Amino acid sequence: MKRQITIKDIAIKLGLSTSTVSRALKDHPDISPKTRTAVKELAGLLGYRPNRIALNLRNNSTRTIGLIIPEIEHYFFSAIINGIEEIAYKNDYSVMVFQSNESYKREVINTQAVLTNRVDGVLVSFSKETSDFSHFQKLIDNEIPVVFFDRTTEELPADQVVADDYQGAFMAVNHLIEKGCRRIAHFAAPQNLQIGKSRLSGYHDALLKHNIHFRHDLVHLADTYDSAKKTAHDILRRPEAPDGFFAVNDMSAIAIIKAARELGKRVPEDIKVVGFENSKSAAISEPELTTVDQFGFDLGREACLMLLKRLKSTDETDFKPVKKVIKTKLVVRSST
Amino acid sequence: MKRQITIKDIAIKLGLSTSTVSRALKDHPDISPKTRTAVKELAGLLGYRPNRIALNLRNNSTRTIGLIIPEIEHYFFSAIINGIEEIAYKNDYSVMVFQSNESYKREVINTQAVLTNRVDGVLVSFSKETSDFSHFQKLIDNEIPVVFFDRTTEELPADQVVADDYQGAFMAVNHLIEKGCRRIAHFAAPQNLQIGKSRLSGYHDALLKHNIHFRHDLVHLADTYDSAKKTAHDILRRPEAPDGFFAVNDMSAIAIIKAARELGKRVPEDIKVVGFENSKSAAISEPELTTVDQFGFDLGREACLMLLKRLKSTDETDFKPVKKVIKTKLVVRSST
DNA sequence: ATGAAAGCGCTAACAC
DNA sequence: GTGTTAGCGCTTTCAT
Repeated sequence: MKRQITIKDIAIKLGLSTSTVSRALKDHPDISPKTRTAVKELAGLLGYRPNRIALNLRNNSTRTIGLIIPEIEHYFFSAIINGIEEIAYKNDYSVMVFQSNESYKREVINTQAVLTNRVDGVLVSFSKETSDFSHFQKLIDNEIPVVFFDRTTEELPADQVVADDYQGAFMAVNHLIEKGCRRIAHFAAPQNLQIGKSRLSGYHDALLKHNIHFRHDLVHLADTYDSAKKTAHDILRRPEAPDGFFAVNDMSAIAIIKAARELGKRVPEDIKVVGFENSKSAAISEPELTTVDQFGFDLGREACLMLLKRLKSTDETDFKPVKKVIKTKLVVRSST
Repeated sequence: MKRQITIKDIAIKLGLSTSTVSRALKDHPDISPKTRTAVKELAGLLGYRPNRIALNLRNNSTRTIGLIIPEIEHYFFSAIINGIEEIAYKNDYSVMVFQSNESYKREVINTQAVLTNRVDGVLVSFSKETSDFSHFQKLIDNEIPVVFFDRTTEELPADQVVADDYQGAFMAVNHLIEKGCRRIAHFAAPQNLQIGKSRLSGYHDALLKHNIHFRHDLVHLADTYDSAKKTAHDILRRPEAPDGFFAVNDMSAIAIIKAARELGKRVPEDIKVVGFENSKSAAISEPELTTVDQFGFDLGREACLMLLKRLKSTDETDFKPVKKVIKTKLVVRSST
């Protein structure tokens, strides 16, 4: 990078001291209008831009947010990043992105990276592998505000923002039942994730409400396209195959539809399918997928807003973690 | 953030000077093994981590890459970010993400933001609106290495990495012709984008090769789902409707399939469709979409590698911009 | 083998 | 109204 114009350059050219220039630049009341305009004019002319790094060092703040996320390529997460970036942009913060790639080990390294980069705060959705949270505890120990989103834990004293997973799952399964399904399978996320538990629990309670017996053999761990496709193939061939499916995300749901089609079953006539996410793929699948909208963009916005709030409030006395729940919404399309 | 352990803390506790501690920490040969171990031990014990910000100021480098991108939510771009982050991670760089949201104005602000943040280099794919490049020229004037990817320009002296758009388009259209199509429509990207031009040109030349007359009325600007759906509806109702479509991206292609279905036309029997991107949606659409794989992940990797190369080479004398082309590949599925 | 001092760019308490 | 000075954390000449 080219040598940048500094406050000192301006000071010398104007025969002033650096402090005067500094003050003039930030409209300090003590400075005479004359010098102020002179300084600002020259600064503009020379294309002066304050050196953020120097400011960072001085203020011990970087106006940067660290984001640790499992996979950027997943639609839901990219929608969240979009929301985060939107809020950060409006508040003049920058966002540093770190992917864990669903690896616990890499996630630990990511937490070190955000520490090294001295970000002001961190937004986290942890990996599927993560069940030990000490690396995040270390961030908190360093008094770096952390906000968890989507994949969160109650084990740490940190803010969190989640979709209303339980309610979403309940609505989804309730909808299937009202559409006539009685043997409803659930393709679940790992149970170490709170979202996995909550959605299972919503599924369970919706069955209960309608006096449908909960059967363990109808619940399967299958939260990717490939695993869901395989599992769907297996259980759709059983004599008493399910007539309804509630999948933990859209890709799993679409995999079920694909499997059904390959086995000559019609959707929604023979089986009905509901997803969770409301991704772009849901809208273009055939038939179009009924799904629970998770409002990833809003979730990202909200998470970022909560973090910024923490960054503003300096009083770290009696910290009370806040949990924000984003309402979900059932989007009914033609797969049910 | 909590007060961090500094080199000074260690120095005081050990009765040494900061310079000695600094040297010990980086295995300077002058330092006696005794003090070296003592320093390192205490550093480990206290959880010392070098203050990157101080280093940044001193070295005038941040080990950070700025990324300016139209839309994170678009699958192709998220795949690219994935590739970029991968390479950055391996080389101990961090990535700051800025979205232009396809807005020229915001993109200009983004370039100011990367300047302010003193990133070491910048990766750019510019917005659809952008036709003036002076904001990027300003980066180059500041001797900040810039690598353009996907949406690039020849107007600036900068490296670029692009997919082989011409070849991909040519293959796609050639494939349609070999499958029997004769009236092939092209849903194009804006022509201020090089990719728009190249893909149109590949389309044109494939027709030429087979002695099919190029007709302007078969080329439409339609690079989003909604615009493509609308346009497809219009032209599929014409008396001499096209029998083949080459769309500039997958979402447009899928919109065409949807429109055809709504009009009672069968794909691929009545019309055939090829997209460009090979997104996840392409694999799950019905029928599954034939498309040109753009290898976004590799493109991102390559762009980042090129940038890192520039960051290493200090000799800025006789700078020769390099253009790297990523081969594309036709992925044949059931929409053709 | 170790220490003192300067400096990266900026700000703010303290002079005058 | 403006200048002097110290300091943010670190490295690196230059001494000793």
